[in-house]
Amino acid sequence: MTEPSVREAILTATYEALCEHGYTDLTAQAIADRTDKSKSHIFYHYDSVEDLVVDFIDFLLERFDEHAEEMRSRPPAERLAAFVDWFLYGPDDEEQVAFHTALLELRAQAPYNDRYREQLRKSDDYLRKTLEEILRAGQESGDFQDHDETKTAALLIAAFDGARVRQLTLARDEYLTEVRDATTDEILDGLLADGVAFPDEPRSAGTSIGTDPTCEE
Amino acid sequence: MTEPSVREAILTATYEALCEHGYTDLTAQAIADRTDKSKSHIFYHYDSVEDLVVDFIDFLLERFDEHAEEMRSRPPAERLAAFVDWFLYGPDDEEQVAFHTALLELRAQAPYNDRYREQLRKSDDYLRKTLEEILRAGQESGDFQDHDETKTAALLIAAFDGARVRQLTLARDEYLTEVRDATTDEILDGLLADGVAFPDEPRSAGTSIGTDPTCEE
Amino acid sequence: MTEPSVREAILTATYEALCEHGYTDLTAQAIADRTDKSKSHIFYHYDSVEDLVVDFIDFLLERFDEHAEEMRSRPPAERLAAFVDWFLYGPDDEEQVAFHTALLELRAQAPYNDRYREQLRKSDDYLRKTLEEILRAGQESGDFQDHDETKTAALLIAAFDGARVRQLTLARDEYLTEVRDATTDEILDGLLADGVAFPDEPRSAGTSIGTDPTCEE
Amino acid sequence: MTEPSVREAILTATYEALCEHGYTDLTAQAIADRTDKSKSHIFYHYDSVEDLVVDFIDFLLERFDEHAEEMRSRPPAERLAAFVDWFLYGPDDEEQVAFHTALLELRAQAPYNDRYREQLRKSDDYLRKTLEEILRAGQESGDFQDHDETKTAALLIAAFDGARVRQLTLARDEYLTEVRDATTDEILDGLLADGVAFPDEPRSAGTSIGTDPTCEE
DNA sequence: GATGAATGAGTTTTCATTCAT
DNA sequence: TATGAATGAAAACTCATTCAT
Repeated sequence: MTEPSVREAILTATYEALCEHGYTDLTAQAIADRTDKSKSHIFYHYDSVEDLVVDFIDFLLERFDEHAEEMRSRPPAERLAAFVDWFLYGPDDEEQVAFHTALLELRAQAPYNDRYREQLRKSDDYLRKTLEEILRAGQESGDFQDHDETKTAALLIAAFDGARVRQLTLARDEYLTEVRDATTDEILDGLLADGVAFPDEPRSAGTSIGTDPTCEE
Repeated sequence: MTEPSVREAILTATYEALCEHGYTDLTAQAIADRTDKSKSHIFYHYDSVEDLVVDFIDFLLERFDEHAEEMRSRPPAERLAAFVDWFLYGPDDEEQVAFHTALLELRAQAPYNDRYREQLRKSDDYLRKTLEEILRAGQESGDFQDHDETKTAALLIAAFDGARVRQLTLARDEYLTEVRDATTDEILDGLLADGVAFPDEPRSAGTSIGTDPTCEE
Repeated sequence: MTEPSVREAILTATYEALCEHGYTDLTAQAIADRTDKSKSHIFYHYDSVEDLVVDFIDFLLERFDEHAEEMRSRPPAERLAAFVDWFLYGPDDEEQVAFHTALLELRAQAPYNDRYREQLRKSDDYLRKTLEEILRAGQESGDFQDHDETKTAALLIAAFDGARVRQLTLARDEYLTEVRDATTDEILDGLLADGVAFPDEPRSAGTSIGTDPTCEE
Repeated sequence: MTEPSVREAILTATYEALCEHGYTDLTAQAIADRTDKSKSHIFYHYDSVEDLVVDFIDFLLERFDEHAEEMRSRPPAERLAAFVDWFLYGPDDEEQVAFHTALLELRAQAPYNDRYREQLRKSDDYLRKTLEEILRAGQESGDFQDHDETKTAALLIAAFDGARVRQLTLARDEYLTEVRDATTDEILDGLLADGVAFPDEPRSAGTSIGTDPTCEE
């Protein structure tokens, strides 16, 4: 895998194939078809489709990382709001939905696949670390009440992920808004220090895990 | 599908095959192998594997229904505690884990499969209805504070489901306990009227969606 | 096969199944479905589907026989005209077309199946005998010119059959009219004695091989 | 399908499989068995067996075309005689018989299969065009009497095809000779201008539709 | 580097036929 | 007589992977 551009071409094609076919119907051919190279080309660069998928998750993480970095300088309340927005993305973004749908299939394979699981754990580590850091920063700055940021992070992530999973699998978009509202009322509002408020406007999420790595097209 | 015993034999074998192979590797052969009948037998009773899986979800719902019925007479706080226990079952029950793992794969197919989605929606309807009814009963009896039970139900279910999904896909059992604890602190405790408490001992879950339908074996 | 009514029910269902599915997709189930009995019922009365088909051809011959008998008393020119009409039936009769299409498939199996071939030969014997008899009767009555009726019969039957086969397989109805016209000009007109003419109006064909045995419905 | 030699190998194997098994029992396996390649190889080059058969008919047409081209320079009477000989080939050529038997099964599927029908129509167009051209050439050269060549062509083709169909399906070779004789007496002789005669010796047919494309073996 | 060709191991599904009741 | 249940044998097609060039 000398050329990064080759890797990117394959992984971008993988992203597209995942969006269009889902993980279950992800085939080497489907990936190659979204490339100007042949199917063999894929096996020249990766020993197996599994290898490719493992690398694909890394690719996703790199993207997420870049995005998270950009947010670091913002005030905690804004970062938290952005985090929520990003996770409970609007269900109108078809590509986003298609991709997360495929990603859910992939995640559902992790229990059977050590390497996928390992990758997803890296992603989980990163996600929790990011959220915990936001919560900690807010406590330190006095914007947030004191609390156990580990537990709060776990709860928020679980609730958001559960909402997304149910939205996707049941085609029930209401889970997203209900959980966002309930979370705000029951958790987030209680988290803010007196006199602090969330920014009004939800920002669009930007690049991240599950955001189209080809969004510049 | 005249004989219920035949249906049960096939669906029980389906359950076992799901636990052992997962949904992705669920084949007519794998099901038949867990039966004393041939693969053709499956197709004699079901037009396709998909049909069988759809019926399997119904089978699960019937089981869950029976279980929920039994709980109805208990006091709301106990029912709520049982609901939480059931959802955040101990990660030690290997079969339970294996089954929910397979179920997650199946759920991950629902976005591509109308019939699966429809079945899962029935399940979601039932789950939410059950939880909302518990919350409403508690408000009526004065055991719970007044609140919007629809939103609370959505939040709890999302959080629990998210915790389970992450436990399974990341092999991180801590999600279960963290979310249970955080939920208790941030949501459930605030729900109880003054002087009411949850029962101390977590009860074991009993038969339900995702509980081994063959638990008598 | 004691009851003739049982036989008739099965063979009528066979006819219908042939019209709807064709011979290649003729299954025991498809026949049973057009019956108020089960698939097993068919195997109770026939040892195999092949046996059934063999009997079905007999059934057809019986029908044809009845029809031919009725014509016997008419004048030769009229009988000949009726024969032509019957063979080159209008392509508008959908059922007729569907049935002959299936029959062609069945005939195409005869080279591989001695029993089918034997049955079809009986049919050919009967057809030729019938036509030759018409031609002989016309010669005897002076309505037709003298000629070799065996050869003429062979030519007419071949031409008519070829026209039908091509109409069916190519969906080219023109073969029917072209061959009818050409046959009339080149063969039939030359066959008539001076002063004899064919009846103007083509008669409808009536029951025969390839005519719906259920036409009374 | 880059390599013509690969295509030829597969289609030649198809021809052999058709001769040995017939169309109904033509399977991808049977074709592969007559190849030094695997069954998968077939599906690598053709998306389906149907696709392969469609291409096979094209292959036949190409062969027929080559043959017809060679005859073009001969005198009309000779070409007509060759056409008759070719169509009413001797029933002794076992392979020829086997192949036409299979071809008849395939033709019998055309009413159900648009693509087969389309291919067979191309074949019919070609056949009629060829015969009409012979008849027209004869009229122009004065070898043949004036006549409606469209109708005559339709009649001859129908009669020859009918004779062949009946020969094959009834195992009655006499249809071939009877129809040849009757055709000669009733149609062809009347077609010749005074003083013109058919060549004495029937030539063997050469390559054509229905002639063994592997005749060099 | 890149690829076209080739394949083995599966998977679903179909269906005539058998058989116990 | 009649039938529901059951099955073995086959067939089309898919796909990751290998390999010679």
